Amino acid sequence: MPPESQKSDRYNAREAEPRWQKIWDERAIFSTRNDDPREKYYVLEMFPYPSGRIHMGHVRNYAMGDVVARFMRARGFSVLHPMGWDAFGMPAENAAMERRVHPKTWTYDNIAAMKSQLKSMGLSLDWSREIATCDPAYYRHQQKMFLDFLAAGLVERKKSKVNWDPVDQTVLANEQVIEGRGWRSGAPVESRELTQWFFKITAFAQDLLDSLDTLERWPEKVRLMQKNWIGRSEGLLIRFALDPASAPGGEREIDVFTTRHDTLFGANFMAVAPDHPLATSAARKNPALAAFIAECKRHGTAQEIVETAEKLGVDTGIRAIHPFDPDWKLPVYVANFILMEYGTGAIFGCPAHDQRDLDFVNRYGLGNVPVVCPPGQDPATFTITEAAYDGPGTMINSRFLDGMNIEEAKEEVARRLEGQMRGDRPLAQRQVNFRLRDWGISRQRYWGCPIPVIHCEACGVVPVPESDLPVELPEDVAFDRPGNPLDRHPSWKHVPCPRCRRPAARETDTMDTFVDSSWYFARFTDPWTTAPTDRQAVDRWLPVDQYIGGIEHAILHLLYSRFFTRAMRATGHLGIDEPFAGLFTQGMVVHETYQTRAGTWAAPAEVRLEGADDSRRAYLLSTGEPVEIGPVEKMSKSKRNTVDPDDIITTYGADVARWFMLSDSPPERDVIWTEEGVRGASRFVQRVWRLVNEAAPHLPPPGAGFGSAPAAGVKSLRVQTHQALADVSNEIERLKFNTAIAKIYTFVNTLEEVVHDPRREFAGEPSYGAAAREGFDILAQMIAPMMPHLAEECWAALGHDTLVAAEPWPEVVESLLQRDTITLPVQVNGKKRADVTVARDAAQTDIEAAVLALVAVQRALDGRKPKRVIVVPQRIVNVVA
RNA sequence: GCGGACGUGGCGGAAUCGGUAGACGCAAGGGACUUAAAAUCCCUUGAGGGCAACCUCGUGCGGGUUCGACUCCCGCCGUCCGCACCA
Repeated sequence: MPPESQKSDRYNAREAEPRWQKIWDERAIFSTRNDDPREKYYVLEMFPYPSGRIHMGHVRNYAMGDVVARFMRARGFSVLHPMGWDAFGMPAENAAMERRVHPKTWTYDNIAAMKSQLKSMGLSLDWSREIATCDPAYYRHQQKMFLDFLAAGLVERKKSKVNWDPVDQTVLANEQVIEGRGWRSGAPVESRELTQWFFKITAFAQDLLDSLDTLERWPEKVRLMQKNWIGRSEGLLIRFALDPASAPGGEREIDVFTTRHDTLFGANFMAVAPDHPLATSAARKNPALAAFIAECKRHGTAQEIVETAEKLGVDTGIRAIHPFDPDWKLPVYVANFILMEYGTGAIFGCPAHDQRDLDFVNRYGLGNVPVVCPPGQDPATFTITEAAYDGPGTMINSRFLDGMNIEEAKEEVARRLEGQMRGDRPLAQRQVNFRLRDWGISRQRYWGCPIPVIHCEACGVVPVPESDLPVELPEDVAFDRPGNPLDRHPSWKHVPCPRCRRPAARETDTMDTFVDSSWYFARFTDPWTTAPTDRQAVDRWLPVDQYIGGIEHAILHLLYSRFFTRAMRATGHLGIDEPFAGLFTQGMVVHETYQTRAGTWAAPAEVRLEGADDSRRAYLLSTGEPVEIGPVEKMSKSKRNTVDPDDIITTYGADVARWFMLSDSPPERDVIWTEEGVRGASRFVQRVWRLVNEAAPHLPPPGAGFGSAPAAGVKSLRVQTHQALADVSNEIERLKFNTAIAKIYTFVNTLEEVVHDPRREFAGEPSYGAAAREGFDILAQMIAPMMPHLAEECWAALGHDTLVAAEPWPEVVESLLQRDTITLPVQVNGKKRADVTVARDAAQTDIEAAVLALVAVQRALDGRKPKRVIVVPQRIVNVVA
């Protein structure tokens, strides 16, 4: 019977996918042993927050990770590919308040739902290592490490100005304030003075900065963002003496940090932050100043205010003395643009070379003196009015510095002041300042990891003894009022002091949830061990070889994890420097938006599309009302432009969803989810399935030889097969999934030509059949990382009784890729005019002769004599006339 | 304001090192099969010219380096992202 009439059924993903998932599960082929002697490879995707359902962003993230995991497993590595849940956090408490469901119940229900969704994706995960950060079996170890960090001096309790989120009723870290608003609530944050627990991330500021250079497999962008966030600046700490007659509280001096000590002779005022001790002191006898300070504090740090606020200040009456001239007095202001958090909270103002200072003096008429003259400017006439000059130049109006460049002047000022003592300290010392602040981790929330300390009136802060760990969250809590339920629980916090046994109180703050995610990658290496980590396991698996997640964690999570790794190393919990050797930040999943005339948003599933290109129109399915097709934006609940992964998997199958996600855009860029694209992926699945079924009955059994006298066309087919294999392997290795898929498409086109070849050589000629068999086997193996279910189905249809998921990656036969002849493009004056086919090792002179003999070349030369012939071996020939 | 990335057909994009621009897919148009539709298969598809062989132009804009530039350099324009009173 001719193959055409063998009507093969359509591939039924809904039936096939669960079947293969069950088989993988039963044979436990994705569970990883710590004592596997093979070389390790640890691939990790950022674990999800159990919000309720997975979204397309998850599908994209985990599809990419699974390609890497399956590929590396086939390449013979012992692959660790675990999954867990970032399970503490605010939404659970919000659900508790809104729906009267316990955060724990809500969280575990969500985990169950999302786990089943992830399972339907057919990911090659080792579920035996699953962890949830809200499980006491996890957070007890976090409490242990907190105590270890505390003992090592890496944790500190201090009173500090903090970011207070009035909606979430909790403190936020600097990293969690985006444009002056809380990262979750979006509410403008307020400034509050509170006693808080801090991780001393600044202790590692220099190392965190320096080590960025070692992270060669991180995106340059992320490294740069972290570098800017850490914000190292080198400068000078200068002690300005105060005029004793003017200082209200008997203060002697004021410390100033500057990076522009070269401009010291351009100074004409000093300024301190509103919350600087000198400001507080001066305000005691100065009601106007006190009022100004109160006004500054009321405004806080909200972004809009900062951007539009004028530079305001009030003279304290205090006078500072210039370090190089005892007769030079500088007025000291309290100014709203000085931050207590940076440097010493005090500056000397040099208006000519700092825009903020210039704005300030222009408002108060203090004038300015330029001290750096730009190249080519006449020092006698150079003046500053509206724009400060911060470029290079020559020192002027600066006594002994005149004529130097900026660097020389800085050095001279530093040298002179360092050498001069007042009391037992020099007048200045070189200093490095960081923008990075310590990480405040106290949260006034219930659903987080309890901070394991006890407050005793007599003994102070007492760590919970290790034998009492974990400090577990009480379950009988109520969410009927705002605030922290732990704080008002009738009994939980009342415990005896571990030291003196008198009544004491537990700390009721919990840890920032970013603490939970700062070490989960280490826990995965041995989630069963009774210590936070097992040293053999972390030594074996860490660092993570390939970490994949969203760019939104470029600073927060990725910086915290780097800190945690250092703190864990300092306390002996692991021995590595950096947690993630390779980082890949994937793009978002975006979709066009649909808006009704009434201004409400319509979901893609509610919309019918008509027409193409410019004439595309959209209508509501329910009423037929036209809706406007809006811009392509990140899938979000608010714009309702989301597509539910469950719907896609039910309609098309997990393989189609995975394939489309990987095929349509470079992985680091946003991918636009389109119905056409998904259908294209679906069409490809059916096409492969049809082709395999058409060919399979005519193929020799697996492992058939090519014989001693292969038929015509065998070599050509094998060359294409192995070229495709080499290309796809290379592209997957570089995480270029979209081009890997393009190469697979090309190869499927080749196989289709073979099967549809009217001469049917592959069916009648054993050696050609063997080449076709090789091609189809390799095709099934190449699609397996992206479409694992279809690959198994094809593998079985091709007569194999093994699992493709457990097969080694096929070897490229390099000798096939060595061509005897090569075809070179031929240019005349840089324009392509012809091709020339020559022996691979042809001599340069022979190539030149062959090229010049070409008709197309002769015509292009049009009688001119070639001046030069450039032959780039294996690449191109260019005739210059 | 500071820092960074990116601009290629109708669309997503390809082009490891400076060497054939537009791979592969989507969309569109034409055709075959069908009573019809779906599915499938074949052809066309950067722009312009030519019956054709072919020719000219073409990677945001303007210059430059080079035998040769999407790629490197200089100057613009545009889009996106990060940081932002950091002394």
